[in-house]
Amino acid sequence: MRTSQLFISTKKEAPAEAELLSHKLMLRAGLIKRLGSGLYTWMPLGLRVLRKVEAVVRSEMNAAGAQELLMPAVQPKELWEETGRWDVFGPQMLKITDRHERQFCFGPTHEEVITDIARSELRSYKQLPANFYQVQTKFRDEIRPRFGVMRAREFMMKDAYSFHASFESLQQTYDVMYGAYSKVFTRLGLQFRAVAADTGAIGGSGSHEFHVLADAGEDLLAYCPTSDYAANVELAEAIMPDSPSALRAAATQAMTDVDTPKQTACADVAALLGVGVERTVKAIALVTVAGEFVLALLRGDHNLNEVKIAKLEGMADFRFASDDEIRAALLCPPGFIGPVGINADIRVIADLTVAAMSDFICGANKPKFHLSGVNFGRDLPEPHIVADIRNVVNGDVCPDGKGGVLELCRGIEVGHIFQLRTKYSEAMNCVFVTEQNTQQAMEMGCYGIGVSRIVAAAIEQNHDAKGIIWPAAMAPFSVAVVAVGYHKSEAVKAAADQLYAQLVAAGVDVLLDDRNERPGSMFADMELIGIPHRVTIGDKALAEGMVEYVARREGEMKKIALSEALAWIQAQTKI
RNA sequence: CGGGGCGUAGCGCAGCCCGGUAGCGCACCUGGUUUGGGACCAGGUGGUCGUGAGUUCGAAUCCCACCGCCCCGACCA
Repeated sequence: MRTSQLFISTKKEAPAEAELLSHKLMLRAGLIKRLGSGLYTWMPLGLRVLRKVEAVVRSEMNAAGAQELLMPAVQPKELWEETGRWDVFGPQMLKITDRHERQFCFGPTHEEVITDIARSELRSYKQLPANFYQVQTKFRDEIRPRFGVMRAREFMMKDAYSFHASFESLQQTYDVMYGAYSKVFTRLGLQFRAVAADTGAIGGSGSHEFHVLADAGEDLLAYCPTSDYAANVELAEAIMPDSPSALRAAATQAMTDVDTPKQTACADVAALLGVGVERTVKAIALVTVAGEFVLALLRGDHNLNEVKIAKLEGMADFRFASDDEIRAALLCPPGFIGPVGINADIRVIADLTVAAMSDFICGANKPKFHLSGVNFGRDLPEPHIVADIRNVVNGDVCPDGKGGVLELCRGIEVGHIFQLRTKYSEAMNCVFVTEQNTQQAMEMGCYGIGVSRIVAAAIEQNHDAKGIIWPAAMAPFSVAVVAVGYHKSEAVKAAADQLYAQLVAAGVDVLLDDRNERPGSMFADMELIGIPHRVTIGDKALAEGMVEYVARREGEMKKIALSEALAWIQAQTKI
């Protein structure tokens, strides 16, 4: 394509709406345009990138034996009532009413629709396993859309669903899809990591997330550099070498009041006393769905893992207590609360680490006071529940027992695969006839890829001060031919047109910059847009039969003979 | 939904405190000079100042309400 034919809308300044680097660059390069909160138009140049990502995804899905179909974006309420998710999904689902007052949603996902298809089309074990996928627009009414297409409300997703006669078959396909996902992200040229994950609201058993590694990522990942262990911190287990009580040292100090007039945070109290923050214990006040007030105890430098604690008895859908609730239950304002001397019917949940501590420091349940030298069994009862309720931190022992130590990094979730088992098939009576002529619910798997999010994630990982640096597989164009003086020099025009024609004929995705612009503008545009390879044709070099080549990522200029330019570029762009 | 900030030309902003009929840079149009790293000169187009209702002789500016957007916390590809 020629730039004179391509709609290009590059900007020197990014709109004030953008915060994240990838978002700014996408706007500046004119890839996307915002219509409303979480709603983006893919402009021609951006759409080319999106299509490239889709192409890689489709090719690997097809290779993995999945078949493409396309389901409606709008889905009837009745289907969602069968699984009970019409209500469970809640406000995140965009609900629509038609002229007959019938209710629909704009699909946030398609388990219900595909299961409806499977139960009517797949009758016999002979038809299983089957794996269907689509690439489609989804809508989720996010609480807070942000970062452009990274967390948009309307977004492009590839979702696949597999159906099986047995769990073994599901596991086989799950492994195949795991491999296919790895190939997708490898082909896209992204640094990524697959991690064990929580199954969340979708339900089921096994699950892995695929993350593009980036500092701007919203997820924290724990991995072991010396083994293959990797998990989302939501899931990563904090283990101890022995039971907490066996590790606990004997008390050596008497419990004493400490005057802490302004110190409410553990780190401040520790600093005041001149001890490490790991000597302190913080109490977090929670309220269960049943209205029960609960105290969770964590070491001062640790953080509560909300996913882990929600899995404990009665703790599902807990919330943080309000200041008033804290005052009512403990007769003390937040900042000085602790587990000592509290009403005996307040349930105390201690993290494993806390249960192993002795002579610790905690809030005194008196304004402006903390306690030091506190010990379980002596100064307060043993906690009602001892469990792993914290996020792992750098340096924690790796839970796979191979002796490694965990490290943390950030990632952007771009893929998620689940073993759904029979949650949906049972709810929707999606059964098949077995070899023994019995009826059985199908085992199911589901596999998502955030196609539009990948574009933003790729930019987070591949950019510099000048703009985007596309990985080869998703670049809107592989090569930019910049003709300096196209409208002035017959020689330049002839050489540029010829090389362009040769590249097009050779099947190379080439963009000829034939605008009557100053070279600086053309270079800056091609760099901002992130085209991986650039050939510059200008009078000076051309007089010697040469053209100039620059790789976007390296930035070093090489002179090559015009006659060899085609072969040179073909060699560079071979994927 | 709670907390913070912002809505003035396509984009980035000033003007607002102290009311007097809207300005700068980029972009865009015309002419000319330029042409290897976002050119220069001259002229020009484009704004119901988010919306509505008030106060006032007069409102971008003051008051009230609403709407939208962004950032920080609870959702997920």
